[in-house]
Amino acid sequence: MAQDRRPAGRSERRTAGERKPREERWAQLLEVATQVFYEKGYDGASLQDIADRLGMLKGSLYYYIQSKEDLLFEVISEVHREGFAVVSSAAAGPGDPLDRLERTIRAHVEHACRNLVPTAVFLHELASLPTPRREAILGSGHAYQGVFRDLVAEARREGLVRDGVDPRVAGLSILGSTNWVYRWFRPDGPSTPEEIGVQLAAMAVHGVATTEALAAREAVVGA
Amino acid sequence: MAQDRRPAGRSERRTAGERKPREERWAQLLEVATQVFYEKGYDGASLQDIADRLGMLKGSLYYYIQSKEDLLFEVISEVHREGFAVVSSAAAGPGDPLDRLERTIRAHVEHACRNLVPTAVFLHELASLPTPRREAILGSGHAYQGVFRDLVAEARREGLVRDGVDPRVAGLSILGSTNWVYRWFRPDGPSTPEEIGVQLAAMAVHGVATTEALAAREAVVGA
DNA sequence: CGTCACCTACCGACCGTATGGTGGTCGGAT
DNA sequence: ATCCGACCACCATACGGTCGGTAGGTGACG
Repeated sequence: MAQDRRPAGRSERRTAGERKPREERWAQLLEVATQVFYEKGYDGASLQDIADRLGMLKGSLYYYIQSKEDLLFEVISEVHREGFAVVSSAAAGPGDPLDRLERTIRAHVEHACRNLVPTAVFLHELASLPTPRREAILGSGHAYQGVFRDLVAEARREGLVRDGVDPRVAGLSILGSTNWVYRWFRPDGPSTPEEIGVQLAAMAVHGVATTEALAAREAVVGA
Repeated sequence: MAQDRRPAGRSERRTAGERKPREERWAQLLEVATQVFYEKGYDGASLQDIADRLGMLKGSLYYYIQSKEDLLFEVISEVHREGFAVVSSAAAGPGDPLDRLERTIRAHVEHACRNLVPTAVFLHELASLPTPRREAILGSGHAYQGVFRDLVAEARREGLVRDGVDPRVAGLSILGSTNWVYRWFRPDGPSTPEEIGVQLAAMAVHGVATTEALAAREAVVGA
């Protein structure tokens, strides 16, 4: 478990062991855990890895947590809360449903790009949580995907969306194209988060809207 | 490792041990491994799990494989080969670029829905392979995403796609919305693979095409 | 002003278990 | 007589988790 097995020099402390106040360490722990889960996956990550990066011993982690799973829960919980807040506040703002959809997608994408690592952990390791805790985070109604579906449905009721577009499938399509960014976005890549947000939002809106609704939007922009 | 620790009754063989020809067992092994990787993830799955479902002992697996990682490689390799064949043959067919894009998306979605479990393993566990083997599968050009990007780019050159649409981002958007189905499609759900394919393809085409190109398509369908 | 109790943040040794992997063996079909 | 397909016993290692310490700080009390 430790390969440098010191011969128990009782009166010698670990050099790396900085003593920090609880709150600060807790934040650091969450950050490190997120990074390690990102790099190795939940099952592949060991508490040893995490402790090492904190300059701690594995056992000391249990001063802060009850179990490894708790740690994942905490990490994912935080990411989801934040992301959901961003999306649902964007969706709740002013404008017609298509405007709001466009703005929500942009907000979602930008947020995901700027929080790549936590987002990736959320999307990738959510399945590693046992069902009850997973649903405690998502809400049993899968609130996240509901936002997009509802926006499309509302737009459809106002005649802004083509017949034959199923709001549920459309919402999932949008969620797919936007969530996928965590797989390919690179901060040093050719596109900024804003550019990507604009592109994906435009494609989504064009994807569902009627020709008339699109023409009306053009007219407003042009004015 | 085994909780029913038989007291080493030397002359008693395991009853479950069906003896099967190599090829048949190998196929079975791939199938079972895929299923187990799907349920528990690569790191979470143990060779014990897999052996149990085959009615074998863990050690006996090594008659077929060299290592656990080999098994994942084999599984993922096969899925990718098949999926890529489907997609690239659909993309190569007749028609203008938008027709081909539409057909390719439908083919991709239908194939993913009908091969949910292998597809999920491919998308979820690809990252568990070490870089060289991963690239051996994808091809260093990420051929899969290239198909969609190239179709969009070709359509753009023919003026069928709106200005301002970046083929790269558009391709990734399409790949995202279509790959995402592995997360929500259920065979007993409200939509068939065909319906979903049609929907996603329609949204993608409308998402990138010019109004004129769309009108032209309508005219053809109406004729 | 000292000292004594008490808390915090962490150490370090250890446990039980499961894992990936090895190697020798052996019955049965060809 | 051979070889295939599988058994079985067995490593070494690494993991999540537990537990009894313990140095440094804080504050109350004499």
